[in-house]
Amino acid sequence: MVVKRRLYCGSNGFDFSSIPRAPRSTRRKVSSTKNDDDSDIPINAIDLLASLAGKLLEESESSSTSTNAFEGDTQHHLVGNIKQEHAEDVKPCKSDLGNLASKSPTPSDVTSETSLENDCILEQAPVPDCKRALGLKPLVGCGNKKEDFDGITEETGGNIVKGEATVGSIADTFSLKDSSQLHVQFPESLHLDGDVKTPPGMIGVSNGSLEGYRNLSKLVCRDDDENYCKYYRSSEKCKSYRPLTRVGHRIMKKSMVTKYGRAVPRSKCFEDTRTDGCVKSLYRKRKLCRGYSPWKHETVHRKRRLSDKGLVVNSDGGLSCESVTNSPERRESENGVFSSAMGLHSTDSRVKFSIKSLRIPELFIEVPETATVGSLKRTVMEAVTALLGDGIRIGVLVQGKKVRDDNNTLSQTGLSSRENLGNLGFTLEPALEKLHAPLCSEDPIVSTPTDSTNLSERSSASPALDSRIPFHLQEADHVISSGICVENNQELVPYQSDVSADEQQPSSDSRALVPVSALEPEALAAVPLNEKPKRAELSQRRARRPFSVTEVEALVQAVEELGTGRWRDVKLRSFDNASHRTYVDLKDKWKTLVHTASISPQQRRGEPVPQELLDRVLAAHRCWSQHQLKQNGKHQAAAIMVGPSM
DNA sequence: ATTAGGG
DNA sequence: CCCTAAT
Repeated sequence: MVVKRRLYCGSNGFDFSSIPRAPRSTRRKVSSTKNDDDSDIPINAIDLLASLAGKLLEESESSSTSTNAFEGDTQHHLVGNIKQEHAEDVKPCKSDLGNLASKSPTPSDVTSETSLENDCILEQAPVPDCKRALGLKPLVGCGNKKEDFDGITEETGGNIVKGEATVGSIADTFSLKDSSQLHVQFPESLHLDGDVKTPPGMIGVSNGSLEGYRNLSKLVCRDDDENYCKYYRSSEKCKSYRPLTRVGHRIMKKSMVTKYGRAVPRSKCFEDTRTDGCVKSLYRKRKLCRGYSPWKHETVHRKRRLSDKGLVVNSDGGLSCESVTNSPERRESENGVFSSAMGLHSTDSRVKFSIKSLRIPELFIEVPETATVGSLKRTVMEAVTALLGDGIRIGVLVQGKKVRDDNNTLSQTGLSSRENLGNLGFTLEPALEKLHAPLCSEDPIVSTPTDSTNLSERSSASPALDSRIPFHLQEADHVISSGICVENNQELVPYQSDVSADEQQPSSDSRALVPVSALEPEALAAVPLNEKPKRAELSQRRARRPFSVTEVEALVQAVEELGTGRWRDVKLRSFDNASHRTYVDLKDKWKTLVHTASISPQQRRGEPVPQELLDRVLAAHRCWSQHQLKQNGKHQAAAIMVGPSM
């Protein structure tokens, strides 16, 4: 029997939902969907292998599963009694809460509950006064400052920069929303005389600017080709026992199932396999396109994907360092999926230049031959946006050399005179740096996954390693999964306009799908990162928006006061103005904060969170989980007492 | 719609 | 940040 909530507060309509419920840990957890997998019995040797591989993977992935002490017990009893308990839970703490309520009535508390009687207000507040226990000091000035929460980079409309410009500021200037039409202006540094000292090793190539640069490129590429060949050979080996098509699909399915240890609805996948070649479901789930997950350092484990029907397309990797030309008209066609060309000119006191396009770093795409051109487009789109969403940086190249010191002025970097402007280039790089050598050349490249041997086996064991692989799939067979791959790239006609047809022409010849050759700058510009219509179709992943320290502070404070089970309140209270932060985000952030706080500082990454905050996180976490524990005890006790009799 | 938890 | 189950 469920007691009506309202009974406890008379008829004033107080909502007890604001009181933390029994933690989920006491609720029975459904053991995922493993059964599905188990029922999947292999029917032949190949399948057996695939299945075995899948199993192994699953095991390795789920080996760390822990069991909650409270799991699987009295859920059913609780259902009927939890609510009844709220009244009791709360009362013992009234005295404490008196302090709390009077000390710092939260906005939400007050505004939403003002009309309530005192009792209700008190009961609505969190039970223990963790605030006091934590020695809280009210924070001034943190919280709902909208400026703090609005992503500056993303909101920046124009890309005009004025004032003192350093190399770093150039890079920061770019918003990738419209990367193809960036117009940047920089004041030319004062030292135009040329007596500016150039940091050693920073710029430096001879005057044959592009010459030196190209040589470098070729070198890199050659190296890359060699690597490639290695993989290619092994691909031949694979061919000998390459499974049949049907099996290929099966393997695909398997990989989907094991990615998160969660079963993708089989029927659905199968349907998609037959129609859209799994592309739809795969990319809807974003399983193939994502090489890693920045939140969990996940690595794509798909060792057994040997889909012979798959067409692998990848642009050359890494850094685009398109030669800069002074003629904006010159548009170079590239082998890569995206090309970059840049026009540049200088006038008066400023350095003005426009970037026609930027080449996007490594991109791995796989679609079956049966995929439509449309789906390929969508796939590429998905890949690109995922890449951008995962964070990308701008690199600055002068005479083909990367400028690392962000604090140098342009003139110090060698960009003070007109002649030198022609040597300026930009690159897009994965935010998490991985690629060491710039890969850029006029020649088609198939970039190889770096050291596929160390990767992907133990993603959790070596997160630092894995997470650095930004976007490519870290398997050799991703590269070689079709010898086609090479050929495609090699034969890439730079400018293949006939690919532009939107029609759904299932081409039997994979070469007809030749990797995009030229998504022209316009095409790239047309890629509507903000447009919803297409976005809905693609089920875009939200852009990653790291929490600022200010936000963290606000979050910490809110949790300290409200506890860890009231994310909606936390949101309302401290992030009401941050529309991009959902309560789930806050909860997730708290989760990571707790994790961050409990690991050594050396292992932390990203914007460092002040230790003081992390300490508070830990303290609050302890306090509230302890509180939760007590609650559990009560609930269980109550369940035992009331449950059997009912 | 919220919350909890796993990926 | 995503997804799902359970409320």
